[in-house]
Amino acid sequence: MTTPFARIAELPQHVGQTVTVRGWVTHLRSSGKIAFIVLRDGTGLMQGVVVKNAVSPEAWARFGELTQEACIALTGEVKAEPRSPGGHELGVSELAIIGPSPLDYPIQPKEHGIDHLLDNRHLWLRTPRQVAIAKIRHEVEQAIHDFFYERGFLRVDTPLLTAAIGERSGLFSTEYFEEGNAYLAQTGQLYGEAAAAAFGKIYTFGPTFRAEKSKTRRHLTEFWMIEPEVAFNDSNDNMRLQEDMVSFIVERVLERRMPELTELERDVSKLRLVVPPFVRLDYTDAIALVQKKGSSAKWGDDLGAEDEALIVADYDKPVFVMNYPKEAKAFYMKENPADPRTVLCDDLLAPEGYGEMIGGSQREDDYDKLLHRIREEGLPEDAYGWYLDLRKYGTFPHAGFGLGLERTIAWICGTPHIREVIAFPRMMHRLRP
RNA sequence: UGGGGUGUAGGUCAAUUGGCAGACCGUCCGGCUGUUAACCGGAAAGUUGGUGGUUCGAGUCCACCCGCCCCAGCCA
Repeated sequence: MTTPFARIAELPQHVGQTVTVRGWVTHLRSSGKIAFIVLRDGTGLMQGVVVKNAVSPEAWARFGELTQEACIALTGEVKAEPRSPGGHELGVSELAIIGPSPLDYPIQPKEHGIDHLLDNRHLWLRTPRQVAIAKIRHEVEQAIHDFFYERGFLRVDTPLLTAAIGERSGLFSTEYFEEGNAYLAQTGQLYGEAAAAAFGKIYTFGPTFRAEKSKTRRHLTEFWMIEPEVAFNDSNDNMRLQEDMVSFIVERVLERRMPELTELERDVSKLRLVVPPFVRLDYTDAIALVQKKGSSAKWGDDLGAEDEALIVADYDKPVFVMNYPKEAKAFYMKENPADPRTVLCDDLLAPEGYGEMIGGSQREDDYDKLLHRIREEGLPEDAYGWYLDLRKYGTFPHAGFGLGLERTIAWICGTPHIREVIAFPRMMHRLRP
């Protein structure tokens, strides 16, 4: 006789029926002749109740062999039970061990140090908090795809192996046949610009790599970036797209992932405030603001983490800081006609100290000005031939931005460090598991 | 790469400031028919990150090395 299998999330539909549930033991309690097994199957938590007199001696003996994280199958009648985690429990009639687990499982339902947890990241992922974060990440990713799909954007996948182009900071290199070195992509933007001329509105969604020796709660060496690029958008349009997108993501998570936000004990009242429009601070005004608050930053400097915190403290939503000095920003940003010392760009600073969530700009579309900037930066001109071609053959105003996925998720989840919001974080001193 | 901190049982941390290395959780053994990070009784568990030094004596002080954490720079 076989019984149907059920996932824990489906148990409400099976009340009164006998089913088999498979999963991993998260907790065991025994009172001599009655025992409780908390089971996790990825869809939820459930309690199995084993009464000695109600099962075979063999099944009762198998209960004695159970350990945390053993993979088992429990068969029994489903009933609603408020005392059970998840709200439903199984009156166990049969218990089978699918995969035993030895006694040295390294993660307890207690506090652990971060080093121990990261060494055991492959097992840490099983805990409720990590599951909640993963579900919110999934929701954010899906929201981004939906946002762009609904607005007629084409998704373009750009190469991860590239010749040396992109940002100025550290590159990871690898041998590439007869071509010498290839580098892991730091951005898909330049390819995105090429695609924008072909398809109009595009976005990229993929991993990027930075060999920066950064050890802060906001940095990973491998992180995911979403980079829209839109033909005929100017810098203002660009910021409008950013605030619409960020608000869309937050709204979606609030709408569909409240249980997970609750698991994380996130104060959602702050997230509910995130609706367009966001404040737009001119860089010059931002400098004046932080100076008034005691910062030593002066015009021409990039804003430090401390300065960003001073700015964000005045607002309960993300804040744009726009039109930075040319020297502080990348070569491809368009000169600001109103003030040629600056470029048409923006950083979107997340609230609550999560730092720069987005960097965006209108791109330089003048062939000569772009070439001049490439030379000024001492960049290898021949490597940018194809990029210059975009200004040679039908140049067009366009703008885009890069959203750091992990920073966005860390902010929404309220996690102290972004290493928790990616399944297997890559950092300066962390390459495994 | 700088500045600060830290490293003791499987995990999280103590050790009266240089004088017998301990607690809780977990694990093991025993008890308990409604538990909720169960509870009660008992037990096992240590090259105190490494190397050298000072000392009658070092977890503790000194030097160097290693690992990790936090902050900064760089960026998303």
